[in-house]
Order: sequence, then structure tokens, then C-alpha cells
Amino acid sequence: MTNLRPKETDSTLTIRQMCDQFAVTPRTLRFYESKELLSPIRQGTRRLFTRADRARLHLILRGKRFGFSLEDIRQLLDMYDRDGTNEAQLTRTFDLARKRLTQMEAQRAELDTAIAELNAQLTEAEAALAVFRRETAA
Amino acid sequence: MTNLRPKETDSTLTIRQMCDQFAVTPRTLRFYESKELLSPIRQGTRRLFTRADRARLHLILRGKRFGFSLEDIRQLLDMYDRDGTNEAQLTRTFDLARKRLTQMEAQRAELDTAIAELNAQLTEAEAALAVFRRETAA
DNA sequence: CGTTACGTTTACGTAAACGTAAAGCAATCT
DNA sequence: AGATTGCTTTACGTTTACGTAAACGTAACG
Repeated sequence: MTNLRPKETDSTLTIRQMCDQFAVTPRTLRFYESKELLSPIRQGTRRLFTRADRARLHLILRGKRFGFSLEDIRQLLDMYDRDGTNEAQLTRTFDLARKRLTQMEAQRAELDTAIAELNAQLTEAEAALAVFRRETAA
Repeated sequence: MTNLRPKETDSTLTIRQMCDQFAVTPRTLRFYESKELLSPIRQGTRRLFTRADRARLHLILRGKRFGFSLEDIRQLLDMYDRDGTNEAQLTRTFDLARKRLTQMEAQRAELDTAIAELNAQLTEAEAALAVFRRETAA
């Protein structure tokens, strides 16, 4: 009855549990570890992810949604790890975030233009096709 | 006085002229040719870009703005080259364009969400920083 | 003991779209 | 003639975020 598998008791998770909770693959977690984005406890060769790891992964995934690169994310995480209370660093973080926000807004503008343009093309082409069909109709 | 350089007369352009007109690098044009997106006249080893090539490049660049991959673009161009008047193919082209449009709209939705989220984070964090500054003020 | 499930490491592969040497020909300029 | 300019080819390099295969360890189940 004794479960000799890695203790999943005190709020640490196995790699599979992490994958399930966050919808990522094991490869992804190992990759993040190799990039020093995560640093789970190593019990022998196995990984145990603590609450801190989960928090970090959460931030990582959010960062990705924002379009930050993993390298950007790593730097941000490192900054907080070292001295998140440092005002200068907080300011730097803000600057980075604001820049990213500006980029995203520019990207949205471009996307809007492209969408409008493509829509116009489609409408136009559909009209042409309609004419074409009338012409070639038996 | 005779210009022995490749004839640039009858509306054909050298690679450099093309680059200038479309703001692309020679590498890009050669790359597109290797991918069969363009097929300029070869005078010996030199390339001469015709009006047709310019039209194609125009379409290629627009396609890129729409977010189509070069492979997608190649297929679309090929379809038109072969039998643009074929209704079945026109329909297929439309389908591709509509799918792409749907993708773009989805992408915009995600982007909007991310922007809103990041904005919220920034606002929130700025408030926190303000408090922090008040606390640590001499 | 054999199978099954889960985990590990190492390391090459993938995608897109070119960038970037390296090395050479051909024609015009000086 | 020599230098300069412009173009050419071949081919390896770059970036990001993992995928995928190989080969092996270990534990629990039956």
C-alpha cells in the first residue's frame, strides 16, 4: 500500500501532473528547465515541481500570450528573483511591458488593415466570379 | 556609346532595379526564384524581370502582408497560371482566402485579449508601485 | 519474471525566410 | 592594365520553440 513513487504529497507535482494542469508537453517543461526558466527539485533524476514552479510556469505562459520571447521572459523572471522590490528594476520592467504593448497595438493596426484589404479583395473577386458565371452559363 | 549591359529597354528590369522598386534585397528575389515564385528571363546568367514578374512580386508581397506563407502564395500563383478561369480553382482560391481571413480575425481577437490583459496588468502594477513609493518615501 | 507505465538523457530534425560569406565572371571606368 | 561595379553561384548560418527518435532506468502490477 506504500506508494514508493516520488512524493506528490506536500504540494509538489510530477512532470505529468504539470503537463495535465498546464496543457504542455514534458518536452516543453524540460526545455524550459534547460533554458533556466524553471528549476524543479531533482529527486535523483526525477523532477518535482513546487508551487513556486507552478507560479513561474503561469507567468511564463502568460508572457507567451503577450508575445514575449522566452528570453525576454527569463530576464523578467530573473529580475524578480533577484530583487523585485528594486524600483529601478520595476521601472525597467514597466518600460519593457509598455514597449511590448506598443508593438502589439501596431501589430493589431496592421492586422486590421490586412483584414480590411483581404475583405475588399474577396468582395471584389466574388463580384467578378458572379459575372463570369453569368457569361459562361449555358 | 552602345550600352552592352542587359537590355533594360523593353520594360524589363535588372535585379537591382527590382530591389529598388520593391524594397527587397537581391537575395530575396533569388530566393523567390528558387522557390518558383518568380521566373525572370535569364540572359546568360543575368536575370531580367518582366512586367509579369513585377505583377507576381506585387502579389507575393501583398500575400505576405496577409500573412500567407510563401508556399501558400506559390500555390495560389500556380493556380492562376495554369487555369485561372477554371471555376473550381477560383472556388478553391476563395476558400483558402476565407480560411485565412477567419484565421486573421481569430488572431486579432487573441491580440485584443492580450492587449487588454497587458493593459490591466500595467495599470494594476503602476498602482502598486505608487503605493510602494509612498511607503518608502523619506 | 515479464509487461506496462512513466521517467530520463542525448542529440538530431523542423519550419520560414532569408543573411552572409566566399569566390568568381564580365563589363565599364581610370 | 588594373580597379571598380554589379551580378552570379554555392552553401552554411540564423532564429525560436519545441518535436521526435533512440536507448535506457525503475517501479508497480500480475
